[in-house]
Amino acid sequence: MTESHGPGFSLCNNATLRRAGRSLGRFYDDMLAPSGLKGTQFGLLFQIDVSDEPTMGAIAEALIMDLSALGHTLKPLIRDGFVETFTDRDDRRVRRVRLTPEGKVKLEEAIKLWSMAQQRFEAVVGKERAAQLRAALDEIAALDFDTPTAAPSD
Amino acid sequence: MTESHGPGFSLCNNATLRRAGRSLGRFYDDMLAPSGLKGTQFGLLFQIDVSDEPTMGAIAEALIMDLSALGHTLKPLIRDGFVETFTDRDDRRVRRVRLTPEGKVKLEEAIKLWSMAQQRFEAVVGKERAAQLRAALDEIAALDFDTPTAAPSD
DNA sequence: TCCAATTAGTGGCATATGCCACCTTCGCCG
DNA sequence: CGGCGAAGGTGGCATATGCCACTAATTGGA
Repeated sequence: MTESHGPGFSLCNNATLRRAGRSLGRFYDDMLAPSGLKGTQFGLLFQIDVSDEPTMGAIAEALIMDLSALGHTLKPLIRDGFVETFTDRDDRRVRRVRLTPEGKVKLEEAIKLWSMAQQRFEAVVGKERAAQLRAALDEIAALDFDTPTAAPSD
Repeated sequence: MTESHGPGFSLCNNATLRRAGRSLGRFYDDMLAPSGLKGTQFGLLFQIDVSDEPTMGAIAEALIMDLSALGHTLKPLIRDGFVETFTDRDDRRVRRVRLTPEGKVKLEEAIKLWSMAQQRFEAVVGKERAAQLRAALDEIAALDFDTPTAAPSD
């Protein structure tokens, strides 16, 4: 098996994960399309909704996402009026985020579509397997290789 | 526990996958950094290398990636002289891709770094589990929900 | 109290991806 | 053999993400 890299075969954990991500992402994007939201945007709105006026940093941490990337991703949602930010009362450095009323409506709408996607996915993969897979992915996401590329002497 | 969405908890298969992808992507990117390549670029060079002067479409299909996205992603690699494209002899519509000598050298270099990343990853996750996970992800990537959003009466 | 180090975000730049519109080439058919 | 629809890419536009440099606000000392 020195080679024979069949269609979409790779030993690279990262490449395999990204590949699956593109594939699944398209599916969720397609299913959410009627709402006008992308899968990532849906996920972001959801995360904001289940949190209590979270700070940018808190969201970024929860989603394991770069803070600036979060800022960028948030922009279209703010522009479209689904989300708004405001300065924290006690610490003026901090900006908190919340859904606007329209954002809540949009999220409700999207959740219906998302549920269908979930159902279809789990109908094929199996509820059990899906849960196991999510658990495995959460575990991987939580791993902390501190990338001592050179020599982490201390 | 109707809620209590702990840090990074989500029932959404897509969100969980993306989240893990960001996390793992950073790890691989960090490990590959000395080569100047990103994880995606490495994966792309690798795919091209193991194929025989593949067509754009073939690569896109193998990576389950949009053809135009592939074209965009290829640009920096072409610009940096690691990859080159050429028109197919028999079908002038088709463009094939191959690594340049510098591209091959760069890939060799990157493979060393990648191997370390793989090793570290599998040292933590386990070789077995990693393989199982890749298999599961490949399976998901291969799924074909044809997105009958409305009603696939037939 | 005032400055240094830290913390939280923002903006710029670059890559990663997708969709859609458009252009070329091919292959097929009358 | 001329035109039409299909196949294969490219370019434009928009979002997704990351890193780095920089700004603003806090916090801890001296």
